[in-house]
Parts: sequence; C-alpha cells; structure tokens
Amino acid sequence: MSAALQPVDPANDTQTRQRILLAAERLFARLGYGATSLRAIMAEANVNTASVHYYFGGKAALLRAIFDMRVGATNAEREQLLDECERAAGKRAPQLRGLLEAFFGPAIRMSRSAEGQDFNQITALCSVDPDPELRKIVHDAYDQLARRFITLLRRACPQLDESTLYWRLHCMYGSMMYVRTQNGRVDYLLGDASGGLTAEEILDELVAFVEAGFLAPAKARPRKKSR
Amino acid sequence: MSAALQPVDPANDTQTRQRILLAAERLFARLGYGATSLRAIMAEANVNTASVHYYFGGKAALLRAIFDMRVGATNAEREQLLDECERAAGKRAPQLRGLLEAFFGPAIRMSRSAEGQDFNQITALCSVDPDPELRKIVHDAYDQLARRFITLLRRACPQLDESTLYWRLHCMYGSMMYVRTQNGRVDYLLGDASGGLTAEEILDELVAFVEAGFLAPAKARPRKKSR
DNA sequence: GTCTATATGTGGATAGAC
DNA sequence: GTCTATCCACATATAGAC
Repeated sequence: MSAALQPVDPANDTQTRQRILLAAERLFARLGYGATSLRAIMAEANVNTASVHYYFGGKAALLRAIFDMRVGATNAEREQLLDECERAAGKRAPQLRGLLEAFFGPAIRMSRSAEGQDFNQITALCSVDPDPELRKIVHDAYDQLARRFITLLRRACPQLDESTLYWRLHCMYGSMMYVRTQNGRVDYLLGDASGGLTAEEILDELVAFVEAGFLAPAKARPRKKSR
Repeated sequence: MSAALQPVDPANDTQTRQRILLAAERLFARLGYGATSLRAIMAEANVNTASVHYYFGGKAALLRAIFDMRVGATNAEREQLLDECERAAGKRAPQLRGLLEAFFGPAIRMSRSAEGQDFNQITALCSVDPDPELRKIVHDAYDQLARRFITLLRRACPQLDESTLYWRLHCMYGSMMYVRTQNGRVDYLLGDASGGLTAEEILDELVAFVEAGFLAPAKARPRKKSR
C-alpha cells in the first residue's frame, strides 16, 4: 500500500523498483506468471539477481505490487460511474445499460491503452489460472466493487431468479474477458476482422451483446426447494 | 492417430499407457499443463520415471495424445448436429438457435459428465494459455469444425457485418468457456447459486443468452474502407 | 543499496543394466 | 519393455563482500 498505490510516473522509471515493476508487468502479460522467471525479469529490467527479493520479497509479492500499482484507477472510475447510475435513477431501479457501461468501460479503455494493456492481460490470465494464490489476488483486487455492481444489477433485472442470474453472470464475465484480451481464437478463424474500432466502439459492441443476453426471457423452470 | 483416437475403455486402464493418459488428464485439469510435472504424473500413475518418454516422447506429446483420445467424440457429435440443422433448413438459412445448440451442446454435456470434465478443463485452460504450442493443439483439434459453424452462422445472421460478427464471436466463445468451466469468480460473488441444473438446462441458459446477443440490433457505423 | 557467488530444489530427458 | 541412476538446465532464494 501507500506509494505503491500511485499510478506509475514514467519520469521515475530510472529507479530500480519501478524498472522491476514495469519489466515484470511486460513479461507476465506476454508469458504468464508461471512461465516467467525472475531471472528473465531481472535481465529485462537490467538489475542484479537479488533486487527482486530486496524490494519485494519474492515473485508472488511482486505480482501483488503490480496489482497495487494498477487497480486503483480502474476501480475508482467504476465506482464513480456507478455513483452516477444511482444518482440518475433516483429511487427507481438503475438502468441496465448504464451499469454495464460503468462496469465494462474502464476495463475496455484500459485494454486499449498503451499503459494499461499489459496489466489488462495479467488480470485476465490470473483470473483463470488454477493456482489459488493468483485467483486470490484477483479476488482481493476486484470483488468488493463487483459485489456492488451485482447488487445494482439485481435491482435492474428483478425478473431474473438466482440461478439464471448465476449463469448469465458467467456469460457476462466470459464475454468481457474474451473481448478485453481479444483472445486469438477468433483471429485464427476469421482473420483480424476487428475493424479497427475505438475503445468506445468496442464497448458498444460488448454492451449490446451482454445487455441483450440479460434481457432475454428467463426460462420457467419447476422451482427446486432451497435447503 | 489410430488406437489413440478410440475413447478410453476403463477395462484397459491396467495398461501402462492408459494409466499415464488418465493420470495426466486428471493432473493437467487440476493444476494446468505448465504447473504439472511429469514426475507427479508418473507417481499418480504408478509407473517409473522413464515411461512417459518411452510411450509418448515427452510432455507436449503426452498432451497431444490426450487430445487425440478425446476430441473425436465431441467433434463427431457437433458435425452430426450441424448436419441436422442444414437438413432441416433445406435451401433456407439455418436457424440460429439450432446452430448454437449444435455447437454448445456436446461441449456442455462433456463438461458435466464424469468422464469428460477433466478434458473439458484442459481444453479451456489450453485455449487461453499464452504458450503458442498449447494454443496450436487447441487450434488443430477444434478449428476445422469451428469454421463450418461460422459459415452457417453467417447465413443465419446475414445482418451482421464482419466487424460486429468478430466481436460477437468473442462474446460467444467467452460465454461458452466460462459456463463450461464454471469459473470460480461468480461463486466467490454469489456463493454457489448454480441451482443444480442438468446439462440440458445449463445449455438452455447459455443458448438463450448468446442467441439474444447475436440477435441484438447491430450498431450502424460509418464504414471504414477495407484495403 | 548493490552485486557476486552460491545454496538448494525441481524440472525434463536419457543411458544403460536387467 | 521396465526400471534405476543420473545428467543438465534452470528455478527461487539467500549469504556475505563491497
């Protein structure tokens, strides 16, 4: 915490600690956490092999430091946009579209920015890694805000029962993650047909898809008793 | 190829080769490919430390052998269901819902079956791994069929321009993958609210969401010139 | 604070006896 | 075909000189 929470100031990147953070971010994003060795990071950052332990204490702590450095901005923007949704709705239920834009927008903009794209990849990779330690880092970084989002989402979609909400949230997260990382599967299949869209246009596409998904009529199912 | 393409016969699992395949499948699914050592596999399978190299030639070849063993059934079922979609449509465009059920159904059923769930996880993990070798294995296993699916999808959704199709396919793949693996994010947030649905009910939820997403009106955008 | 040297562990792969 | 013993590369981490 403390200084680590500040966004990176490029003017400071001559300092050892910052150089390590940025080198690690680059490599974790390209190779994944598990496949990146501290040696490779230290070579990329041009520091000696003891620096990471001196400054951070180890590999996992270094990853946490990267999250500490980056999550603040995205979460703050999301909070602020959700505030606006609530304010605009007054006593009424918030608008689904506005909630989705508040949740996806900061993430998509980050994924398309030069400074944010590496961290965006790291978030996506860690969130599906089987290693519980990595999952926990993602959890700690994002879940408080996600809970607020879901509370508002429930009010915007009162027609959805708990189980339908559960599975649609999977679809929502999956859609967001695949769009954020532009997972190479589709490029294999279509070629790069992304169309050179801006961040706001991509956001539009994502929101349109997910909004329609949440608005789809819910299947009537015989209710199972809850225990 | 050849014998490796047959589904596993549990009665044969006394044989060394089969024991290795099943142990590796279990561990790759739980820990991921990169985090699983051959030593751990060989301990789990109760074979000596040279067997994997003798039977498969190495770690990557072992993973390929698992894919060879498993992909046949899912792909065959998908092909057959797509055949039925085309037959039912005759000269008209195929139905979107039928295509989605043909594409998702075999995967969802596999993900909920005792024999298929480990391989399902492996597919999901490898398809987002940054290692190009793993991505290529997924590519080789699934992309021929995916191309056929997309060709039919285009006919079912003629209103979608290429760029919109590109981004919606990301949403589709993301939704399918997150539902298949039941990514733990949502369980953190909601608790397990999955509702104990059957495979067919989960398929219904997924298809409803994605169908609505594909049917959402496409944004009119100023057309960029293609080069 | 910075660096070299090294401790200690684990990975994939293989040689060669049986 | 099966197994033991081992090679060698590379991982994280640390001790201790400067």
